[in-house]
Amino acid sequence: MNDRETVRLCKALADENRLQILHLLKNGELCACHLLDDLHITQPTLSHHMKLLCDCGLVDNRKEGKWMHYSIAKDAGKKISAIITEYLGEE
Amino acid sequence: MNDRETVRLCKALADENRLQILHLLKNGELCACHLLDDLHITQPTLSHHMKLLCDCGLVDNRKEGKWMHYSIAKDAGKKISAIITEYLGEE
DNA sequence: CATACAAATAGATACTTGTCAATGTATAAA
DNA sequence: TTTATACATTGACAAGTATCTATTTGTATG
Repeated sequence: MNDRETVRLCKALADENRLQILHLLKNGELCACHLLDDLHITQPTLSHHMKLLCDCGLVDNRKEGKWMHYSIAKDAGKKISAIITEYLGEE
Repeated sequence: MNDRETVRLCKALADENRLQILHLLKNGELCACHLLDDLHITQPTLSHHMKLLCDCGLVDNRKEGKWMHYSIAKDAGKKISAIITEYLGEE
């Protein structure tokens, strides 16, 4: 992962609503409308956030009929661990 | 670390210059003027970036005479690991 | 004290981003 | 096919941020 991709990933994490979205997804897949119920934002804003989270590789999506299901990407943790190794040194 | 602090930490990581600064500090303490040599930014801009990195707890500073020395905080890696645990779940 | 050097602060500006209302697109059901 | 539902896209705007120049503050030295 180069600097630019790392920046994109960190920017994706740098928002309270997106952190809350990740926290909600932590226990498993959820559809957009369910996420929307738990957040105080409008549907277009959620759509915007989900795009950022998916684009940086933190979240996977799966379309099923009208519903869009989101889940934390399997290697999301590894991506962040790599940042520690690359920019902070091993602990 | 609450959401707001996490956001601040991630914002600090979400900039190419600051990533490069961390990379430079990875091998040990450096003074501001040395960092400045390796970056294509002005002194006030570096000062701004260092303030952000210190405020979020990723970087420590130590003043010695006229010089300001910076180093990666001992628990910087732990702070980021905690984000993985909190928002992405254990791997 | 006067000068030089290192870093911080102030103020300005261009750019980015989070948000919403309005609209578009896709899918399912009646 | 018409209607309803779920989500994406567009366009606009306010707030935030990265950067610079100019200035100020702090510290050492002649």
